Amino acid sequence: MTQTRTRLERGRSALGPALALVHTGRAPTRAVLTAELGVTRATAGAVAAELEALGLIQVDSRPLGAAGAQGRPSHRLSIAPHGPVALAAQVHADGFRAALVGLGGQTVATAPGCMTVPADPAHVIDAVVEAGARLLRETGRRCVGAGLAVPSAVAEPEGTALNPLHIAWSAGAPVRELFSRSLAAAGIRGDDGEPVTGFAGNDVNLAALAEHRHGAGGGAQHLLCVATGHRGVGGALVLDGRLHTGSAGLALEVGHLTVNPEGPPCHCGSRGCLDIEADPLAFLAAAGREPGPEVSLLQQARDLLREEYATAASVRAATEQLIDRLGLGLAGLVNILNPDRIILGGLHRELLEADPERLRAVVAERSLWGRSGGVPILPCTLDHNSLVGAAELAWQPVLDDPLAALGVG
Amino acid sequence: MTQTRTRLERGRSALGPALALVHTGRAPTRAVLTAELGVTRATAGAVAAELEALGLIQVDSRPLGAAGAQGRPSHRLSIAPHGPVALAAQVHADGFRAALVGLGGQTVATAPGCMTVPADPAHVIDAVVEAGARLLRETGRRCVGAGLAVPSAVAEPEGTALNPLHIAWSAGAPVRELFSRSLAAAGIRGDDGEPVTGFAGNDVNLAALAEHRHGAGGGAQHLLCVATGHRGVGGALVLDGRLHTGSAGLALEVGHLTVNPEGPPCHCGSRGCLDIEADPLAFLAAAGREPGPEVSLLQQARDLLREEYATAASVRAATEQLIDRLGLGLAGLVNILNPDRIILGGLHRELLEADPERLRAVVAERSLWGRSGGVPILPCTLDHNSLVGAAELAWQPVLDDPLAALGVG
DNA sequence: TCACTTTGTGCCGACTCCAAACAAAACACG
DNA sequence: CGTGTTTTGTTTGGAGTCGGCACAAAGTGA
Repeated sequence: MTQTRTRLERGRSALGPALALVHTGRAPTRAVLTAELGVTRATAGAVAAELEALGLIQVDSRPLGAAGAQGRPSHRLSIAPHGPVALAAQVHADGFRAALVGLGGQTVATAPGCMTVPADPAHVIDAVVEAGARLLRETGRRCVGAGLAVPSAVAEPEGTALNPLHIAWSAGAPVRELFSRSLAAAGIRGDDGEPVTGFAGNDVNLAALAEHRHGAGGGAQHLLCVATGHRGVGGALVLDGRLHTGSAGLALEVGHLTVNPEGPPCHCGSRGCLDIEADPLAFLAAAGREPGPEVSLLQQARDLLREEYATAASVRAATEQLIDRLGLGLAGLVNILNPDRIILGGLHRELLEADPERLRAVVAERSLWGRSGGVPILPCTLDHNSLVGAAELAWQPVLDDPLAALGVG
Repeated sequence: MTQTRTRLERGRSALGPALALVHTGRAPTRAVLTAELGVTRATAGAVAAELEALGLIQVDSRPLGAAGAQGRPSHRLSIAPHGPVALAAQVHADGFRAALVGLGGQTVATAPGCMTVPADPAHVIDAVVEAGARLLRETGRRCVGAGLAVPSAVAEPEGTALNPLHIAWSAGAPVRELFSRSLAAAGIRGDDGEPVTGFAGNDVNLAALAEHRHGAGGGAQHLLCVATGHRGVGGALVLDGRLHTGSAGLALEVGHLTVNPEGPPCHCGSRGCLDIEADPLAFLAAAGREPGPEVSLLQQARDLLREEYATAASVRAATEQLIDRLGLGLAGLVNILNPDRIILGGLHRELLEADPERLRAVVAERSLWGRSGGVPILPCTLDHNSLVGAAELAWQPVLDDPLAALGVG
């Protein structure tokens, strides 16, 4: 028997960690890369040169603006301008979107968002992949992989959408398989000529991942993200740079935390769940408004909050009520997860911005032992963070082991 | 400037992973070690030889019972019989305990458990360290480190006891520092002549760690442990073999999950918290019994459950009520953490054994999307698992990098 | 006793990365 | 405008880990 092994696990050399540092903007120069990796200058130099040879990054020996510091200026590291991209796709309650996202979370090209309401998953996925394929043809970029964000928990390892409650799919739709098949059918191939791998994940999870790497979550070790899009509330946790999806992809289903024991019954059997107490529909109802059919619930709630918070007492009261409910839910999560940062998306972001002190006070009051109540709560900062997060899924193999993922060596 | 670095981080070579495999009983022979490590036989051989030279394991070329399988029998790997030990200490509501624990979670020696109620932390810790020091003198074993289990959340990185509610300590007691100082004063030193490092952790956390490595949690990737000792409910989560203590050591404070919206008010400000709905006192109260002062609450509840469950309707009703409350709490945790196994300790273990089906049914019913509700729920299996877990803390540096921890190379 | 299977061991080479010495590119100061 | 200082990049050598391979060893089964 030949004893061929993969040289332990450790994703060959420091190439992966180095690329991750450049990817997340934590290594602007080679000197910083050296320090962050904890290796010698010689090693960092070799690693940077290899990443440049792979077409992933660019090493500029001539910095533009003089740094002003003493000593020889360090070589500047940046994302290669015409390097490969990941195909990012998102399906949401109001339609779908596609984009090409390069390293560093840079959106290279975006397809005009389609606003048809999705019906059959296979149909929608084919359409969004087709939009992505068009972008690839137009830009002529190489593709390293593809990621899809869906408004549902995605079961691992099957890749099925378990609770696509807010789009018209049936539970258990095999979204990853549909996605992969669609990618192959569209002829989207990697450098090796094989169809690219397709990944799928929950939209809030992917938003959290994107914010951790390129947005408001940067540097957090234990990042909690809570967001509400159209209906219901989603959560996500990033631990040490990796998404915690639980053993079957079902973690952070935070919608059924009890935040109002006297509240209305929820379909889950309990009452006063976060899902029905702190989503856009709850906000409109608390403000005494009837939701209209013209634009999305999120948009209606957002407009109401922005335009009438300062003037209408009912809107202000509704805002405070939702903040209190959300705060209770966050406090419960803080007691269980003890994150060092919380970021909020969707309508929750607007609620935070409307009255940051109130929300922080509620969380601090209901968190145990004060200290953990002082966790920073910040708004999400990226546009289309789910889309960027979908691309992160596709980039992950490259970040783990660039040589293997790009089919070299 | 000299560029001395520590050869990246990766805890030099496969020594650590190999020791961890033997430690957790997953590598009974060198052939299995080879397969589990994913290295060649040559490498596994070298690694096993080095661990033997370090005095940690034993490699037997002559297996006792013939395996009956074909081919050359593999060398048997076992824990070195007279190898070093960790000093394990525990303080709980009824007193304290000390023991010496070797690799593999084997308790080598135990001090007779003292039953005085602890008052001043420094006093108690000095006493338990003295008991451990006596064991070390009597057995003549080398000591690799020391761990202390306390019935309180332990804040990281300070090592202070944040909520020692059920022993008479004041909040914020610097237990790790007291422990380390006591160890130094007792003259407990490692091979290098320096005083051994002292670690401290929450007792339920440490119990979970011990069960994961040597008990009912073996092989679980995402292990949730919930237990009640005397008052209140504790939780712990082991992710990929590592304790998840959150960013400040405050994770899994599960006692204030709402499990009975109409329940009595809790000191935390909410009502119907798990802490006051599913601990031994709640059980006694639900059964209509007055707690007596003679033995611990846990013991009283345990005795009542064991002796009268079959005969007294009130005890059966109380059991069912607590199971339902506990089940609700577990279901909430399952939705947030999505573990692949749950283990229960203390009175919760007895509740599980009284009516396993009822508990599993409640959890499954209240867990979302069925699948995650099917998570196995098992009783803890180790005696004194907090004590063994405390030893795990002390062993961890050795498991991470045997050479560095033992001061070789 | 002779295949056959599985495991242990020795040797070589590939690969990664540290260490040290030297070269290069900026600034500060005279 | 040179010279020293500081910081960084580069080259070379070597240590250490581990895969690949060939062969030896220790069992089973005929």
